[in-house]
Amino acid sequence: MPSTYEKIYSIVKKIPYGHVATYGQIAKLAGIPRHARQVGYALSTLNNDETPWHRVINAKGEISGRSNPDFVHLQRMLLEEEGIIFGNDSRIPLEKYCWKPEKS
DNA sequence: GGTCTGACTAGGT
DNA sequence: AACCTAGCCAGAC
Repeated sequence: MPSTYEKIYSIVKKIPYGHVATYGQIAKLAGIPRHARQVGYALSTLNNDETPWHRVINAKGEISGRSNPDFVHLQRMLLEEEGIIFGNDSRIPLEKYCWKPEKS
């Protein structure tokens, strides 16, 4: 059976182009609503290029720092590439871009 | 096998 | 409205 991380990756890969999802939402979709932190941590250990980790943001609609400002900047760039517009506070309007998963 | 860590969240101050 | 605290749980050492 897949580990928690496997589930997380699976959900993240399902995020459609031009949309974003919060850690909590992904955790919930993965069947682990209390594991928002694990979601982020899972992505941190992520070493593959197939998982759109840049489409994952925190509940505030902002990019979660980590310890590397360069990564944050990169993520913002990638999201803008997908057509997502950031607010003046480097924030994303979740109401507009939040991924709405269709029932599976 | 106990302890520490961590890309979070919600609630209180 | 911004900052602080506690709760949460699966990996890594």
